[in-house]
Amino acid sequence: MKVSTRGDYACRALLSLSLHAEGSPTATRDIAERTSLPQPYLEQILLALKGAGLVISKRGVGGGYLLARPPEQIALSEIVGAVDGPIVAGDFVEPHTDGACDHEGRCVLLSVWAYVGDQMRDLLGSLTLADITRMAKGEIPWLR
Amino acid sequence: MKVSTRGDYACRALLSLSLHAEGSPTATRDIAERTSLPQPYLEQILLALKGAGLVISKRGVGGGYLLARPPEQIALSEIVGAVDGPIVAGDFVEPHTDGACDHEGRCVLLSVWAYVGDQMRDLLGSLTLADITRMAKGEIPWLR
DNA sequence: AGTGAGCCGAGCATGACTGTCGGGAATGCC
DNA sequence: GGCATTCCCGACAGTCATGCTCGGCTCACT
Repeated sequence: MKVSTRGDYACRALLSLSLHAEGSPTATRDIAERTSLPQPYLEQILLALKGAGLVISKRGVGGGYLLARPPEQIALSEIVGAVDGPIVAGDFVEPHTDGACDHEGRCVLLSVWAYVGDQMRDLLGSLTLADITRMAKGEIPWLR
Repeated sequence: MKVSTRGDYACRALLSLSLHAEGSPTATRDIAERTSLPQPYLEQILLALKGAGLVISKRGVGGGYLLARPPEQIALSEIVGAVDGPIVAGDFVEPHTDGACDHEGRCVLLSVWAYVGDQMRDLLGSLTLADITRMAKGEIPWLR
C-alpha cells in the first residue's frame, strides 16, 4: 500500500528537470548529483519514463533528458504508473458480475479494491508536476 | 501500491462473520470453508485481528471468533491496518520542515506521499463492515 | 481424561524490490 | 576519421516482504 522508491525517485528526477528547465538537456549524472540518487538506478528509471513518453532524450556530448511536455500536463499518476505499473489497490481481477460469486464475499471486496484504486488514480491524477514544482519553490504551501 | 492478500483475506473473513452473525462463535475451519481461504494462514490473520481488538475469541469445544463490535463500527481502514501495518503511501519519514532539505525535492515529495496516505486512510475509514455486508447481501449497489 | 478448538513460534519458497556492472550504439567535436 | 561523451540495454546479485505450512502447546468444556 505504498509507492515504491522507484516512483518516488522518478518524481524527484522529473521535479529536478522541471526546476532546472533551460531548454538544453540535462545529463543523468547531473540529475543524480542534484537529487543524490544512485546514478545507474536512475538511468533505468529515466529509460522507463522515456518509454512512457514523459521525457525525451538526446544522445552524445551535451546530451541528456528533457521533459516531453510542460509540467502542467504531467500528472503524478502518469509518473508512478510509468515506473511502477498501473496504479491499483489489490490484485486486479475482473469481478464477474453475473451474479454467482464462487467464494463468499470475493467479488464485493474486488469491487471495493477497484473503487479504491480509482480514487487513488484520481487523486494522483489531480496533482501535476507543475504543482509540486511550485511547492518546491515555496510559491504555494505544501500539502498538509 | 496495493492491499496485500492478507488485507483482502482479513476483510473477507470479517465479512463472513458479519454475514453469519448468530451470537455463537464461528470456528476458523468454518470461516475457511465458507471463504475458501487456506485455514492455517487464516488462523494467523484472525490472531492479528484479535490483537487489534476487532474480534474476540472463545477457546475450547464450540469455540471460535466473534466480532468485537457491531459492523457499523468497524472500518476497513482498521482491518487492513491491523494486518498490514499502518496505511501509508511511501516510506514514512517525517519531512523536516525547518527549511533546509538536504536533497532537492525530497521533502516536497514526502509531504505529498503523506497527504496521499491520509486520503487513503480517510477513504478506507469511511467504508464500514456494515457497508460491504449490505453490498454482499445485494441490499445496496456495489461501488462502481 | 479426552477432544475440540484457539494460540504461537519456526521455517520455507517464491518473487519483488533495489540496486550494480559491463558493454554496445548513437552523437557531436577536434 | 578518431575520440570522448552520453544514452541504451541486458544480465545479475543481494535483501526483504509475502504467502503459506507445520508441529506442538494451552485452554475449555463434557
